[in-house]
Amino acid sequence: MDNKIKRLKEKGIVLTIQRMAVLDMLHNCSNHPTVEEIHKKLLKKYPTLSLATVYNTLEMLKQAGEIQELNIGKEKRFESLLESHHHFYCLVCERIIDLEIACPTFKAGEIDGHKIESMQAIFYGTCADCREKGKDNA
Amino acid sequence: MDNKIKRLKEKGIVLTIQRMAVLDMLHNCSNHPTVEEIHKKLLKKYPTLSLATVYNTLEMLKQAGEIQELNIGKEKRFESLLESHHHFYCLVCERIIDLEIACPTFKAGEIDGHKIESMQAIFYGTCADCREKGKDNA
DNA sequence: ATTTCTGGTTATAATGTTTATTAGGTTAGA
DNA sequence: TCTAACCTAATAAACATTATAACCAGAAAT
Repeated sequence: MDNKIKRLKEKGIVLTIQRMAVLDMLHNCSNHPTVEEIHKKLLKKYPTLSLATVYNTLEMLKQAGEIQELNIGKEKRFESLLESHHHFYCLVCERIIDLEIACPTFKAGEIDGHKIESMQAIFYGTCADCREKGKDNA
Repeated sequence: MDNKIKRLKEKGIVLTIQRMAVLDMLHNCSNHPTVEEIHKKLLKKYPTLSLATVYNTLEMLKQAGEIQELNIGKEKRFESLLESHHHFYCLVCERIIDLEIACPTFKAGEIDGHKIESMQAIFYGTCADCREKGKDNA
């Protein structure tokens, strides 16, 4: 927890209350909230927090490598970056589920001469819960 | 080429000039154009083509499984669906490069009980050209 | 051939997300 | 304390996308 702060300070990033709030919220969050959801939730504790600040902070934390941005639906979603993992998007219930799988191409660090720095894989289909309930998409 | 038409007709989709134009354009297109780019290019040949029609047509073709939507930058991008492949996004020159790799998880068709219908993997990094030119992002 | 109906296209308005701007406030260092 | 740099808040603006309504074309039926 404090190594996050240390890392950011080393990058010359000023740690304001607003930034810490966003970072903490994402860290204690198991789902993948949109910007609007993050803002709405933090407003309860910090009623003056501006939406623009949330956007700025998320962009900065992303640049600093502390959080990850997901391009799944129309709205961008964010999550704290723990370790490399991927996502399953259920076409039925629209949930996003974390997947603990490894990609051999990513591990190689390179493909066709292109240097890989990060990757993001999204699987689409019907999640186990929806299959059980017979809501199969087929 | 005519099997595309046949497939769409079998799905009960009316093949208008506008829809054919979008489909043909994507088929003869090696890059991954945005909606705006598709519209602008087709306007040269069909000056009255509406942007809304392009949106509608792309959505329909996507539903019909004839084209694929990419969520890479801010704007959605589209490409004709040839075979399953993935993408490399160069953080330096912002190009999108097709990758001919296979994902073992996708091949399995299932992960953690979730049924996989499609997937999309995006690798981020520095492409071979930019590495050669010394524009490495590091 | 004319009418009617269905569905597509166009043009435009509306929505919603994201970015830019500006003014004011806060922090860190001299 | 003073200053400079930076952050925040509020608002406006830009941009992509969707919804709406009027118009039009082609097919089916009379």
